[in-house]
Amino acid sequence: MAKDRAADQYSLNAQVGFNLRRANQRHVSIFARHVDGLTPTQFAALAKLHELGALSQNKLGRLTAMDSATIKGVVERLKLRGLVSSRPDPDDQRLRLVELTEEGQRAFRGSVEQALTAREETLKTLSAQEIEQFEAILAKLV
Amino acid sequence: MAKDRAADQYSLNAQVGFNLRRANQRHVSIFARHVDGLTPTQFAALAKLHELGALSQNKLGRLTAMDSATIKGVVERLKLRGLVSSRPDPDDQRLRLVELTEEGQRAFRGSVEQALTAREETLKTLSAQEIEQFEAILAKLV
DNA sequence: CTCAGATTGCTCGTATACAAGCAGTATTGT
DNA sequence: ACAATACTGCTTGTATACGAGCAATCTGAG
Repeated sequence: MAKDRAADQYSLNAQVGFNLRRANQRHVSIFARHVDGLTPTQFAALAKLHELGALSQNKLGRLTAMDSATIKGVVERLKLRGLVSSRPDPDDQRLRLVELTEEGQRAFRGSVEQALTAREETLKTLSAQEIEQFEAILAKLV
Repeated sequence: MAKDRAADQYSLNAQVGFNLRRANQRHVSIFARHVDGLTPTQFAALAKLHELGALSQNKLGRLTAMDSATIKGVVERLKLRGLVSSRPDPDDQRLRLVELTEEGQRAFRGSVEQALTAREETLKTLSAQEIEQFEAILAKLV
């Protein structure tokens, strides 16, 4: 049966999906070692708020690729630590605008360099050309 | 201050780590649409057991890139559904050997084709050459 | 033989991640 | 003005994912 042949030849370690997951795991782990106190998602939220200013919670989630349940937890934890604050939008009663606090600004600025170092360590086994290819391919995939 | 310049120029969407996370999210979502009833990690566990036969739980975890807390939950759920079984290792009382049941064999064989379809959809925006590059780069990264 | 060190599987705590579904609010077409 | 639609933030349930630390077991050095 053809299905059995496909099954018997299947090699997990050659699968793109499996290696994509492992590459991501590795990067998250490297990020945690270099950036103290911020997970990649928390850092992403701070980065977007730094870039664009006050945003509604759901919009922040969309811009950082988190659904509403996920971004809620992330914002909650950042608020607990005083890195972001939120207030009602005067023009739309459904929205709560989330923005960086002074301390959140400082935390982000102090972490950017560490995040860039984490990026370098993640990519250190690749040549400059491979890094370029990788970035281009990832941009096509997302 | 140089730090502020780095912070102000930081663009989240150009970051490898961010796009790696998004690419993985996208693949997981495509996988879920095509492979019914199995998550990528559950499928990975079945694939390794199909490839290598009975394995201890921790060893299965290492081979599928899951730590002991994670693989425990995955094996538990697969056992609940009758896809794997476990028994004590006669030679080492610390170990519990995990292996595919008949039903687990069938589930894996029935899913391989779907998993390959998911892979194709994930990569469909790439040329053959880019897929080759991508696989080679991922192999270097993990 | 024995004990120090390693390994196994476990628990707990924390943090993503998504599906599904909720009530409240806003917008749009008629 | 109003009904249909869409969007906001929320909850619940399920599934990874990792660090830390535990008792039981095994192994190897002396």
